[in-house]
Amino acid sequence: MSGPIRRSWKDVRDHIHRRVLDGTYRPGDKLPRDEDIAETLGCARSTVQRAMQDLSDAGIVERKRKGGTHVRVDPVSRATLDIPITRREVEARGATYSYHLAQRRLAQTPRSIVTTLALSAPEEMLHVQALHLSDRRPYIYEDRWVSTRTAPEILDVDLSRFSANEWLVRNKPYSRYDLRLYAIAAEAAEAVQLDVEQGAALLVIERTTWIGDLPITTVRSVTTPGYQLLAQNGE
Amino acid sequence: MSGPIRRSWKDVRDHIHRRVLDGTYRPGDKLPRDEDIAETLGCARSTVQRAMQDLSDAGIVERKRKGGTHVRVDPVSRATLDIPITRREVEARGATYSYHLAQRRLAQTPRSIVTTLALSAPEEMLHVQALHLSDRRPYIYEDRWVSTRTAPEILDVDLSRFSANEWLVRNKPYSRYDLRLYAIAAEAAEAVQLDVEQGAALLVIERTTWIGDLPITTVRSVTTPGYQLLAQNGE
DNA sequence: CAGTGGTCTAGACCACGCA
DNA sequence: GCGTGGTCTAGACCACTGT
Repeated sequence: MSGPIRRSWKDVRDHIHRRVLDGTYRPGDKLPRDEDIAETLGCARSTVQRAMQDLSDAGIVERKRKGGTHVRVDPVSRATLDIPITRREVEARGATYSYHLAQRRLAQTPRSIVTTLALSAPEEMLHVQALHLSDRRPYIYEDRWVSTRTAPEILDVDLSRFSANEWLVRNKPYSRYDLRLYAIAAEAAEAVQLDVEQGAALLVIERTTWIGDLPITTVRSVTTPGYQLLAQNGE
Repeated sequence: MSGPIRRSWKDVRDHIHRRVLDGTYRPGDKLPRDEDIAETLGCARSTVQRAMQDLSDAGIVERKRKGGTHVRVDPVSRATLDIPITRREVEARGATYSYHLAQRRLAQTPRSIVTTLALSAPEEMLHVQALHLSDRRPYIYEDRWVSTRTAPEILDVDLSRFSANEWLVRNKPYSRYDLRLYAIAAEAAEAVQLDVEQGAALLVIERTTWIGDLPITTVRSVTTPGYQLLAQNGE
C-alpha cells in the first residue's frame, strides 16, 4: 500500500518537505505535533525532532513551544557564505599574499561607527587601515576600528606584520555578528589605494562583531573589481 | 575546584569552543573521542554529539568517522544570508510592490548560460527579463533563464502578473544551488531599465538552482544603488 | 578489520508561551 | 495551567574510512 516506512531523519525531513512543496501543507498551516508524525511514520519522536530541526534551519518551517510547527509564510532562500581569512583565500589560489599597514592610530570613533557598534557615545578605539595584496597587486582594502576596551591586547600586536583580522579571528571569540554587502563607486582615496579608476564598481563587505553586548570590531573591506563572493549548497 | 558540571549541549559546545580559542586545542589538533569528552564532562555521548554538530556547522571543527574530530586549520567566518522573495521584501518595508515583465520568449541559451548551468550543449529555454519596483521606482532588474525541460509548467504561468521567482520558489524544489555576489558598473541597458546613471555601482546577485543534475533556473538580479544584503547571527 | 562518528529508540523531564 | 517543542540519557546498531 504505502511506500516504504520512513526511517532515517533525512527521509522524514524529505517526506515533510515534499508535503510542503506539493501543497499538502500550505504556507501558514500548522503541522501535526512531532509525536503524531512520529507515530504516523513509525519512528521515534527524536527522529522527527532531528528532521524538524533541519527544516527549521533551512527556513522551511517555524517552530514554537506550545505554538507548534507552522510552514513559514515567507519562503526564503537561505545561503551559507564562508568568508575566509584573506591570506588563506589568496594562498589557496596559489597566489602570493602580502600585506601593507597604511595606518594605525588611536582615535575617537566618528558618528557612523558609533551607530554601527551601537555605542552610547563616541569613545577612543584603534583605527587601522590596511591593504591586502595578491601577487603584489591590491586585492582588498580594509578600514577597521577595534575596541581597546574589549580587546586591549590588540595594542601589543605588531599590525605591520599580521593583519588585525587574523589576530582577532584566532584570539577574540564573538557571540554575535552582523554582515552587510553592497556596491560602491570607488572614491578618490579608495581608487588610489586599490589602484583602480575613480568610480569603478566595487563590492564592499562590512562586518561587525560583538561578545555579549561589548563591541569587538567593525571592518569595511573594499574589494577590487571582479571580486566575487560564492556560496554553494546542497547534494 | 572545577566549575559547575557542564550539562546542556550549548555548555559543552562553549566549553570546547573556548578550549579551541584559548589554544588548548590548536588548528589541526585532534580532539578526544566523543565518548571520552562525555565521560570527562559527565554527560551522555549524544550531548557531546549535538555540541559537535553545532561546532562542525559553524566551521570550527571537522569530523570524520574513524578519523576523529579535528580543529579546522582554516578558521572561516560563516554567515547565513536570507534572500527573500522580492515582493515580500518590499512589502515588509511598508512600500508598494509592483512588477513589470519586459520580455518573455523561448530562445537558445548563450554560451555563458550553458557554462553556468553546466549543460553539455545549448538548448532552448524560457528567457525572462523583468523589473521589480518599490513605490513605483525601479528596485531590482532580473534576467532569468528557466529550463522548459525541468519545469515545463512555467510556460502556462502568467508571468505578466507574477514573477517567475515566486512561482518557482513555491513550486519547484531544488536540491542544490549556487550563489554569486559581485559589483558591476551599470551598462547602458541596465541604466535605462533601473533609471540610474550609466556606470553607477550596482550589486548583482546571481543564483542558479538544480534538482539532482537537472538545471531549473539561473537568474542575474541587478539591484539599484544603495541596496544591501544583510546577515545577522548569534545570541 | 577495527575505531570513530552518525543515527535510532524509548522514556523522562524541562521550559517556554499561549490561554 | 498545560500543551508543545527542546533536551538529556543509556544503550544499541550502522556506516564510513584509515590502517
